[in-house]
Amino acid sequence: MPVAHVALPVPLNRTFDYLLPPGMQVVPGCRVSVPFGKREAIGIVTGVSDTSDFPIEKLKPVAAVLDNRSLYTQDLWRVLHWAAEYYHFPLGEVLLHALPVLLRQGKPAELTPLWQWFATEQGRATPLDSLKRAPKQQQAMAALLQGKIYRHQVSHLDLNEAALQALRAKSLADLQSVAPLTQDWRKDFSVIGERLRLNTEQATAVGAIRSEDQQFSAWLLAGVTGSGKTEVYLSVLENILAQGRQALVMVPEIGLTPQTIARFRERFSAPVDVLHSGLNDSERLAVWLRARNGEAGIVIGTRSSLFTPFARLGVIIIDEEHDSSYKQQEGWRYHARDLAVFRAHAENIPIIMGSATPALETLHNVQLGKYRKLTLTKRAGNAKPPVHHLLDLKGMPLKVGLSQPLIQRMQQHLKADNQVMLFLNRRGYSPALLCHECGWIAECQRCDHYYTFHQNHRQLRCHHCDSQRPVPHQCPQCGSTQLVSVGVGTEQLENELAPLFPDTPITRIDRDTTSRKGSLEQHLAEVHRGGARILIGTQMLAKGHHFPDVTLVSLLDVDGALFSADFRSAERFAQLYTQVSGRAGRAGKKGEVVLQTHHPDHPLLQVLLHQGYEAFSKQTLEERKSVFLPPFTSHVLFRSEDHDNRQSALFLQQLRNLLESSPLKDDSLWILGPVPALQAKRSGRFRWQLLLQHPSRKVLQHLIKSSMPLIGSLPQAKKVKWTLDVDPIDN
DNA sequence: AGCACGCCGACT
DNA sequence: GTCGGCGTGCTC
Repeated sequence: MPVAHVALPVPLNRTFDYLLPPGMQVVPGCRVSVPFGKREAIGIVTGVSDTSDFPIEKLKPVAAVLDNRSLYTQDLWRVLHWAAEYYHFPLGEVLLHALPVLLRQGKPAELTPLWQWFATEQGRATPLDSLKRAPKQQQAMAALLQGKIYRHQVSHLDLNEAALQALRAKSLADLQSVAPLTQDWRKDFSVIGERLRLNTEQATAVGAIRSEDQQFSAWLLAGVTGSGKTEVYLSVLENILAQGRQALVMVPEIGLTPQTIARFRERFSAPVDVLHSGLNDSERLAVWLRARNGEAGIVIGTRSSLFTPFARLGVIIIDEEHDSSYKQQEGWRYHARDLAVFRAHAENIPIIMGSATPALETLHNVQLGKYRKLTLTKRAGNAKPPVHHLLDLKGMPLKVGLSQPLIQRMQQHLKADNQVMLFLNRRGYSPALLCHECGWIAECQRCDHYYTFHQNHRQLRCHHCDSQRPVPHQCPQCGSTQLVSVGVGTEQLENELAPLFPDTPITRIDRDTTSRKGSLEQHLAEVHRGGARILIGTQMLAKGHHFPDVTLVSLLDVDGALFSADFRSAERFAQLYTQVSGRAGRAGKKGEVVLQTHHPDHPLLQVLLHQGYEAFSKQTLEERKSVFLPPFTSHVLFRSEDHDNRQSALFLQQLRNLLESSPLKDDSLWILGPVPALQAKRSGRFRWQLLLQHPSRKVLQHLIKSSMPLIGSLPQAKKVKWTLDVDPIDN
């Protein structure tokens, strides 16, 4: 009897074999329901053969076949198999993760019929007056006489189901199912909105991409804020849609605003489907099906929209490609941008990555010739560049991290009825230690790495070599006792700012205050209304929103970014600075950007301010190269956590020993740690990490792949919770 | 991951 | 005497 190999959503890196009873047909990529232990599970068939490595008499039969064809397009099938290997994540979990929730649960891969209410003939013949004594029913009946009503819209129309059911009981109304409207948008595709005139740079970019839109090509569209990247996207999309092909447009979590969506919808007659957080499971499935059937022209979505199947995908666009929300930060830690490039390659279509502040990884790929760069430098309109001031903090009295000159400037801007924005870009918990008099920074002599200040232990720790030393009382350079840890949290800032600015409404926008659905929108609306005068935020406040009344922007913790143990924080700071300066004081008002620092002459800061992001990124890339950091090396980060601190660290130590004795290990492999995680203790669990670094991605991948079974059988592996992060972005 | 089995503490 | 705590082991 034939044997089906089935990938199941369990953290086990293998497939399970099942007998295929006579008459049961499966193809790779279809779902099956199978007995698994004491339960039923939904799995994906990866192949069929006549043999099994498992004793054939012990095999159980497949319970049911749920699909008669693969749920994955060929390119997705390849992407997901590659990704399971690359991220060392079980294939079954990867394959099921890529499906809409309803399909994971075993629901059929077809549109759920829509139901609508309509007035029966009897209902039409009955005068409304006869329902006088049931106002709700009368109201519902009146609405039905105007036209049919979809069931899911009943509540939106201020009607209720009970009233309609009552009408049904009286045979005045009834329900009917309707087949969803499917028409081929390709037949009468047209541009309905107004095309903007492209400038020379835009036209060049569009021309370059169009000339190669029949094959794989990877483009970095590097355009300063306001240079019209979206218009380039739209021009390219027009061409693709006119060929009858579809498009995937990916945006950061925060970029999915009604304005963005409207811009795509208004331009083309082709349907634009949006995958946003407000959709329920059946709406998500509907978009998935529409894309697969070719009914959707454009699909816009965040990270996970990458897994949408398309009948005829013609281009992938990734807006704000540097944005960290493209990296999944739990479970399967994939990077949607990197997978998208792989997918475009597998589909043999172009991919466009747009950003005003490209990721260093992306710029490196341009240098390697893997991506080609198209640049937009011209700003539309008459936006004036803001003035920037470097405020030297050395020896200055500070209140909640704010210097007196800054506070004065804030008061001036507030008095002029403008808004003020304060940024704290680093959410790290353990900042560096710095001398407030001379700017000296505690540094580990052995590693040339900044010490991380651990408040709760009153200790300095090197996150490279885990050496520790007590906090000095005096600055070794100038003898001052004014040693301060750089960086305040946004929450603390908000609390302590209030008494300094009485009667000034303050709003804080960061992950903590906007985690609830729709609360970001609420906050932003309040800012636009002018309800808040001082805005405190992290990077997310800078993205894509412009507030015409914000005339003063200040980056409070420049030093925290320049001297962080996290080597990426300077890059993030530069991106933040570039974005906020692109937005401060539009709409004719002069903008000011104030940077507070103890190191106004820091070379990276000087390059960034005077030569811009591109020069900054070039220089930073050089530095990364000289100290063997990504993108010139590859990183894999192991994390462990446990209630028992010793167990947690012990596991990673065992892991380290194991890797060091591997025959695949070579001299280029660096193993750093185990060291305590940046947030060393979270909800009672002690967290440690172990970083692997190697110049060759391939070598590192093979080393880990060959070690995975051994890691699983380490004595501590079952005791502590551990995870693995390929290409981590927060180490 | 689930789910069961299994062996030790405080309760109707 | 049982209910249930979570350690350990298995899933074709």
